Amino acid sequence: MSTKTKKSQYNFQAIETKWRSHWEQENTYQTLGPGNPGFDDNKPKCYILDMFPYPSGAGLHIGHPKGYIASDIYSRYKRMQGFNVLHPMGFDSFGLPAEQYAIEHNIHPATVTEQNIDAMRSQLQFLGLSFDWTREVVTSQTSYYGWTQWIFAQLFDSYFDTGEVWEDGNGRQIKGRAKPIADLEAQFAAGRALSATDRQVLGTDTAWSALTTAQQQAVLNNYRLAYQQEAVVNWCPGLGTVLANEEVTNEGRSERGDFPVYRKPLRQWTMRITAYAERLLEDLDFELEDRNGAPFRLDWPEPIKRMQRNWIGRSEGAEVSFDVLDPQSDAVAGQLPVFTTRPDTLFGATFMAIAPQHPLVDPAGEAYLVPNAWPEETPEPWKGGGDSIREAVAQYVAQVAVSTADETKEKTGIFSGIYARNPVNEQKIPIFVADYVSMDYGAGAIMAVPAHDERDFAFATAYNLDIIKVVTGEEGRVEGWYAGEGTAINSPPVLKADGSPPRRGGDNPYTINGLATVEAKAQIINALVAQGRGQAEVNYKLRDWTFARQRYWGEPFPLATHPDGYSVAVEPPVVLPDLEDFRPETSDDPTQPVSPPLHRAGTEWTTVEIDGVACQRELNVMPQWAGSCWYYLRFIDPHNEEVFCDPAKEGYFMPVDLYIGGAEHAVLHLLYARFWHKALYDLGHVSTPEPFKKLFNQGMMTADAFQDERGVYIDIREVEFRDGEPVEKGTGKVLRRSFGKMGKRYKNGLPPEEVGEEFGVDTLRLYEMYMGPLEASAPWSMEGIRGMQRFLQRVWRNFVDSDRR
RNA sequence: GCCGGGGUGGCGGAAUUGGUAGACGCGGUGGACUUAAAAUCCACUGUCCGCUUAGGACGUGCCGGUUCGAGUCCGGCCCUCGGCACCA
Repeated sequence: MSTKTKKSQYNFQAIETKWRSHWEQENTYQTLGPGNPGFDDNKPKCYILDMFPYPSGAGLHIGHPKGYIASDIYSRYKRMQGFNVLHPMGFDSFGLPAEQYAIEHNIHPATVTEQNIDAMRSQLQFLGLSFDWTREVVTSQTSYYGWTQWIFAQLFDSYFDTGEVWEDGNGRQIKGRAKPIADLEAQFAAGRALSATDRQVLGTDTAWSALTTAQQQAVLNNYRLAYQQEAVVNWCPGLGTVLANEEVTNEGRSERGDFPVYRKPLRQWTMRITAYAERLLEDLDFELEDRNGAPFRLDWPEPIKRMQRNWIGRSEGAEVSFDVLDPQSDAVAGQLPVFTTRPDTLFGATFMAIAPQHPLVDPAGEAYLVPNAWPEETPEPWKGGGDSIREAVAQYVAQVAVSTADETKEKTGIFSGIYARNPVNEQKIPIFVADYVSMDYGAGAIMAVPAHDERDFAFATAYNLDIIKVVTGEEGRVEGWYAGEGTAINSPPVLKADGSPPRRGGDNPYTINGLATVEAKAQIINALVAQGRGQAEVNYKLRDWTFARQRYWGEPFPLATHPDGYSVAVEPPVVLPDLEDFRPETSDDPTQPVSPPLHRAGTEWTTVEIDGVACQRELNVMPQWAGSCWYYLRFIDPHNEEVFCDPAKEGYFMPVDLYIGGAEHAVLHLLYARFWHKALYDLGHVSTPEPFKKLFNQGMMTADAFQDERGVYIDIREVEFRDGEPVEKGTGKVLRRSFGKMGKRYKNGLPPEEVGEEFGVDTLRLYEMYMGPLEASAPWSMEGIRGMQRFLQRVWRNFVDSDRR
């Protein structure tokens, strides 16, 4: 090749190498903020953030940078428009992915993480992305996670004052607020009465001052935003840890690793995210303001907002209290509260169903009411085949508990031998234990209205229970039940079945006949309130967030247990001890005891002296989401050793103007981060009620994948085409082609360097943007990229090279 | 089952408010340059009818509607991708 031809070639390698090193040496993309010398306060700011990656051993493939390229283009555009652009990058390095990789390759997670971060950083720099690398944060570094622990400590030291209605700095009224737990403690000391739950926890009703510290702490635990709770958790012995609901798949398996997950009661650190359910829901749509009073509304893709709304799952209805009758005497033995969204169908309630874990059928509990023998008139099918009723019920409960989380289509149940009385018509109705009722939603019990609910209908049909129609719909019934709105009838029945007048005549206070569903609901709730049998209630599907993991590679809790059994705060940072044996204790056996690896750290670490008392450190670690809940704040002030983020800088840069990342974080990261942010907002540590103003989900990169006859994926670089048939290069074996997401496990991704070196990074970047709309998924094509290369070559020849001649 | 996104050439995809459907790119065909190849450049490339030309018909998942005019608006369906799933 002659020198002349070479010169006229578009030499992307020379160009890209030159500018990469120039940008690096000059720190071209370093961003200044308040307090930095040379900072220009007159420039408007723009905070452009990417969801930071976790450093996996496989490194990045060409699908990953799609969002980074887009945010880079936007950042450069805003800089040219005169904005002070904050565009940082870091690594989410604690958590299961890094630890699983370390286990598989038998290297310490700290070593693996460091190696992987270095490799990924070079990959990102190779792509010419204009990140300010001086602001890099790594969530597994003590200088970072010390502040994660500090935020945890804020949550531990706070409670949610549900009743408080307050105005934020911009005059917006907000209901409920996180406040220092010391305030609550002071109220108790000043004579605030303990709640019923508090007294139940204590088992005593003495004055606050007369309680021991341990008793006081037991009460306060029930108010803290980070608290300990005995709850049924998702126990995954295959990973040796418990998981959040969000980390368990529909099939009842772990999102990571695909191990079976079992339900297990365990005392766990938990985040009171449910306290924020209403605000997390409202602020998806409200017009908000930043510190300067500039209005903003969350500009998020509607499907993501909808997913968050569904996840929070607000539903309005009523709590109704049914009398529970003593099986021997028929006297009122207690109350069975239920939650219903359709109080207007109370007259159609012909039986009740309670969760298998319900106290009424727990032999160890005080509320246990299952009689010694089946009531005389009990139909055979209700008995579930058992002889002794107590045995049969216990057996049923045990059997349901063993079955995994996945759904069985058939609804099953067993008669508890107990009856309840419907408050609106005084009717005696049977209480069933049923597997379609879950303990952790509503009251763990339902009133069943078979005529107007699909599940109740199926159950009533199977067990031959009464079906009474109390709503007429304009639409026809669907297979015997109708769940839509309509007009109330038979509420109460005008005439009894035999034509005689109804039992209670027309003076029934619950009468709603002829009313449309909406009015009927309101009317009957009023009546329930007047009779002291219930009230309007709102329920949420959202559960509190199980926050502890029995793993090694995570943030240790800044907590220890006092010899008297209560938790005390430990000053952060609590450094993760260097354990040689970091492996979790995994097993196939769901009954294996839970045992966090940090118990091997030795007493010099596990014991800590606080106020002269030797306390035991908390041995669990935080879940992988902890670090990503606030990294966007640390980017603003990454090297500050005094505070987690300087308020002046925070006020200048927040909120994040554009947040780009995948839709897979719609309900996990994005909900957790909003929750932490709101708690920090209440406590005065951040200036905006929401962290991310505009959210954009880039579509995923798809590609062909190839499997041999055993189903093993073959790396796409080992595949060639013969007569249009995909075959493995070495063996010539014919392969099966499938199409889907690009990923490590499908071996259908290419490292960006490989493509960049062959075609040029600018060509790669241009092609990724050219493939179609950013939000849509697009298939990678090795042919398509050539068009972009030709384009850049033409640009070079026509505009640059021609100048030289 | 419920909620949401999406169906346009051989392929990726364009078409701002209802106004020439298929921009741009890939692939394909033919040609130029070259000893040859690569690279590059030029032309053509929705389908069908028409020998060629001239021209014509059809065409945005399916059926119907509104309109002078529909990929775009309305009603009903089909397929596909994603989320949720006994939530009372």
